[in-house]
Amino acid sequence: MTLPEQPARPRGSYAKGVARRQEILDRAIEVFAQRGGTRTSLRAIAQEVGVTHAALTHYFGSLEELLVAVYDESSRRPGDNEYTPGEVTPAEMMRRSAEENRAIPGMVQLYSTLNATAIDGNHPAAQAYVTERFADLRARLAAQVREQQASGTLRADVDADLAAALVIAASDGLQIQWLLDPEVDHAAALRLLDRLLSTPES
Amino acid sequence: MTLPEQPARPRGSYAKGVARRQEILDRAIEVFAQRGGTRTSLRAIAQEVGVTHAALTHYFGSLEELLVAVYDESSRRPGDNEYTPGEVTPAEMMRRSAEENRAIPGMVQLYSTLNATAIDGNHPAAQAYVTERFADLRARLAAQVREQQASGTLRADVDADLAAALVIAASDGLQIQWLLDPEVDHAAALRLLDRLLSTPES
DNA sequence: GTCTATACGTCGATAGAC
DNA sequence: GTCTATCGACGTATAGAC
Repeated sequence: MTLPEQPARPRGSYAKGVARRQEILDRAIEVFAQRGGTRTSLRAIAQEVGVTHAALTHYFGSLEELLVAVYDESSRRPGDNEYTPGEVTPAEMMRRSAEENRAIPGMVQLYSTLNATAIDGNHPAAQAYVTERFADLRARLAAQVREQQASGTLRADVDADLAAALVIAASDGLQIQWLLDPEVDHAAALRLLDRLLSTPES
Repeated sequence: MTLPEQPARPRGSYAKGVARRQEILDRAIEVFAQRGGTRTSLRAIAQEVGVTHAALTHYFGSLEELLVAVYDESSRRPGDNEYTPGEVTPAEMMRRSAEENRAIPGMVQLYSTLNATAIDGNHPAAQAYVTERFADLRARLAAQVREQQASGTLRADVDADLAAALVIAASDGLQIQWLLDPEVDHAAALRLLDRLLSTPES
């Protein structure tokens, strides 16, 4: 739900040009979706969006903030399946989310780029966003693990927080391997992890 | 082992300035180790190494190839524990390797940067290196999994190749989460995965 | 308030002098 | 074999047109 009061605010800004900003963001998302994460300079994006590169910095402040906005918006959009019902297993939830991202060509690259940007210091906005996203995701998955441990679906002898971090890490890492070598079966490996985490059929 | 005949060859080059190249590479490794992966422009590295940036491109061709050379050399160096004995479990092997990398400050960032570089297309040298490294690692781990399945240490009902990809992915993904939030326990999560993969104590 | 034009410093890469 | 000089492109910052 994330609070119903939230029309279309730019996140941190004091409402600059809300409508126009959204318009530009929509175009930028299309651009990122079509081309891969490759060749994404501020100027190239601006040209395809149809504005000057200075207009982008006007609305987004910097390239890293634009990347964050594009990823955030387009990851929030597709199925609105944040807060999925608790019946699916944790790895299955990551699998579905990753599958949606993989349907959009540039998305996985954008995600990896964003992670690398966040990692290397000197990019506080990206770092804050990615760090918070990981923390949220871990908390949500851990809660789900605890639920399903209580209902007997998942093994009770695993630490929920560790399992949450493990499932996220597995999904992210498998996506990278899959990008470099499509023979790596992201879905099958996550299904394996799910099976390892579930209670033995005894 | 990787063939004993290999004195110090630059990898793909036709022997430009072998000794001098190695000298520069050694210095570059120290530089990467000390500072984080941050602030690593070709010119900055050159300045600290004590040459001009043109000299670096002379020996390494491009920045991406320098990154590959630095990572390759310094990951091969520390414990020479490629091809570890088969007694340790797969996740334990990744855990040890990651621990060594984490002891060198800039190493984890360099690894992530390299992965991102390989992913985004337009960097064929990095892509080829990382792709091959993943394939090698998967093959080695999968063989190890099969061994330990035969000896009864690991569960026999998991696909060895999937398990190998899963363990590598988990280790890589956990390192990223750990970099952004040191509370994420890389070693503990890998130990959990190891336990999930091992045969039930029945 | 929106956006363009423009300039600044730095980047990776290359050509040619020495 | 290494450096100087130079290139086009990059992200960012600012001044001012509308």
